[in-house]
Amino acid sequence: MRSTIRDVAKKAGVSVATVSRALSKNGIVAESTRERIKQIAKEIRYTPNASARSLSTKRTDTIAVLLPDLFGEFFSEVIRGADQAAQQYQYHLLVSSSHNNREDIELALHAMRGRVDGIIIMSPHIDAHTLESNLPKSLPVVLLNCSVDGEPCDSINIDNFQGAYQVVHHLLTHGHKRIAIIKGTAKNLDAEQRLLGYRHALKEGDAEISAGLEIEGDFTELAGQAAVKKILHLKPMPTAIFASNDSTAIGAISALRSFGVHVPREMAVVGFDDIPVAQYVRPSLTTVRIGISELGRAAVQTLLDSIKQKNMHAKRQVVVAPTLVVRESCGCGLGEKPVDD
Amino acid sequence: MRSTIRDVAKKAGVSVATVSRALSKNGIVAESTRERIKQIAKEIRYTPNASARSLSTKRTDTIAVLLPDLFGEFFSEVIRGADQAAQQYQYHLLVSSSHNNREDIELALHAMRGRVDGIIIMSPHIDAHTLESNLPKSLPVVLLNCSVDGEPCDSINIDNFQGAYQVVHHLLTHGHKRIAIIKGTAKNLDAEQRLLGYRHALKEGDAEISAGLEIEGDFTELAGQAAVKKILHLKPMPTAIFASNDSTAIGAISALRSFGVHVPREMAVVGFDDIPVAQYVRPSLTTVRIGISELGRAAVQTLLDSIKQKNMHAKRQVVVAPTLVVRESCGCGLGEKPVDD
DNA sequence: CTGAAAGCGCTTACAG
DNA sequence: CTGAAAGCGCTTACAG
Repeated sequence: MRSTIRDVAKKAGVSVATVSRALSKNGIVAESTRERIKQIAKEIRYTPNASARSLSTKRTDTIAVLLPDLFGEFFSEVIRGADQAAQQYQYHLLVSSSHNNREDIELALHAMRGRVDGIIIMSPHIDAHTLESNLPKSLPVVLLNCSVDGEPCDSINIDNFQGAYQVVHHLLTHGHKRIAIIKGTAKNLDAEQRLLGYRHALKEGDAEISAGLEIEGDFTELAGQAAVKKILHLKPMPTAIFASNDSTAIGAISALRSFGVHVPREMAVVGFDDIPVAQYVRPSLTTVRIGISELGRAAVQTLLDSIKQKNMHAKRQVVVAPTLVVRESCGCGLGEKPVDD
Repeated sequence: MRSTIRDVAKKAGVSVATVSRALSKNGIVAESTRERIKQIAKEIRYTPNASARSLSTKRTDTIAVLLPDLFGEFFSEVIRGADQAAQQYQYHLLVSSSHNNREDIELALHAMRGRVDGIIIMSPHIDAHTLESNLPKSLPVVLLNCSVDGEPCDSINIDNFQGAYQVVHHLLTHGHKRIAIIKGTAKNLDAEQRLLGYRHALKEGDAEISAGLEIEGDFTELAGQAAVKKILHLKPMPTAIFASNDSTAIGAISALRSFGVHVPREMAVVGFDDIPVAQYVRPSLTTVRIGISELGRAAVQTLLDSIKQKNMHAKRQVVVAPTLVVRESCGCGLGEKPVDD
């Protein structure tokens, strides 16, 4: 049997109210009784029952992170940042992933109701209606990298357009004229914005824009590999590939090398995200850094802020500017020296 | 205001007890009233308060996963597997990481008490005493990849010794005589067992065993890079490196190529874990596959079983046999053809 | 099949 | 500074 507040009270010869006060940060108790009660609590290994406390206080000290997926380093970096911040503020983190369609996300939202003080949502399949009809209006929500019309919400978004523009512009300034893109998941907001950024850069640089250069993908290594097979059949062949994220770039490079195409000499490849491993693959990836773990951390901080203000604050939409990271895979010679082996 | 069971009862003209029964799977209610109550619950968007329910039932439907770290793909794969299994059985997953010393893990264990129905622990810093003194005896625990003396516990371990032996043996049979190891984190159980497996293979193969060939590391890419600098100064130079995990191997390969050393022609490199990206880096990694997400999934299943049996069952120690995966980085020619670019 | 009531273990006004 | 008591929102024997 776990011991309860009653046991502590009995042993200390005080009321449960006093024990409760002694054990809470800002309860008013005589210092001497507090010490005694703490001592006894330790002796009999008392831990307050979280459910009972939550029922009383209407707080759970827990926040949820809803992810579409858990593949690759991207989402683990998000969790890592979120976990750090949560721990710092003494909150717990409920993680739930694999919500790749509307139904799944609705179920997940539903399951979270009453379990958490707030939710961080990262899902391409969220919309205002889903949100509104599955969550109480009072529950703080932070949208990470997904946009919702209507009712304003706290949100943090990456400037995908700008990031894509930058990295493609970089390729253009280094002489590439024919640049293919391996797109992200269809209908995914990030994917669409990156595509637009790519097109914008091409347009500005007077380079070719054509459907033939825009290859399907889904943000995975496998998609990168598959796309390369198509790209190698294009005539004339592009000299560079913008992969919509680093995983795709890694898959693309893997396939290019299998086909004996040297990267970056015969084909430049750039990615997006700057996942940790991007600097360690060879050639190291030229990519767009978004500081993934900081994103997770910022989401938690925004959420906790919102919780503190009981969700009555003015909602904030933050857009994070990504930065270009030049390494070897673009072949511009500004990054680390590519190894010619 | 969120609606409560009272609101539903009032609107349906029944008692809260009946509502409770109607909304629970196996409560005995007339089918007609159940339908009506369900309908009303939906209308007024009633969700049971999880805390209240937990307080009553003494179940939280939540399990915790404690991780030492969240870097790299290893831990995210563990979470992915665990999350899948948890969702399947309608459990929630509380994730907490960065417990790299005894104090942290004690705090984490403490924080979990009363919040979860069971805990999966993955930490090199756990011992019988810490466990015993921080958790009620009745709380189900599954130890993932960490061993504890004394009181038996459910545990799942990788056969690190065997895995290391296999991959090093593979190098030996392909002609390597001088094989360096980049060790894992000091005092880490996995690291130690892999070292022993490495030595055992060398001994059996009559190859050199020496402290000079055993380089410090900590399971990160950075350690792999640093170790390579030392290895390149060894005389005579080894012809192969056994990196204690894939991240280390990736870091090592990255450094080797920066120094103009061709992998695998001039230096073979093998890893451990078979993280997803291992097949996509070039050269693709020869490594030891342990099915990481399956490990997470198995841990959850074991834990749920233990919860169902109220922790009164005979504890099981499972050892998972890893398998050798031959790819390009060992240069034996059995894997995919290495690209000679 | 249904209801009244006790109880889960806390917190927090309200008195003193 | 401390205690008695109400209340948080459920579930579940116990009666009927």
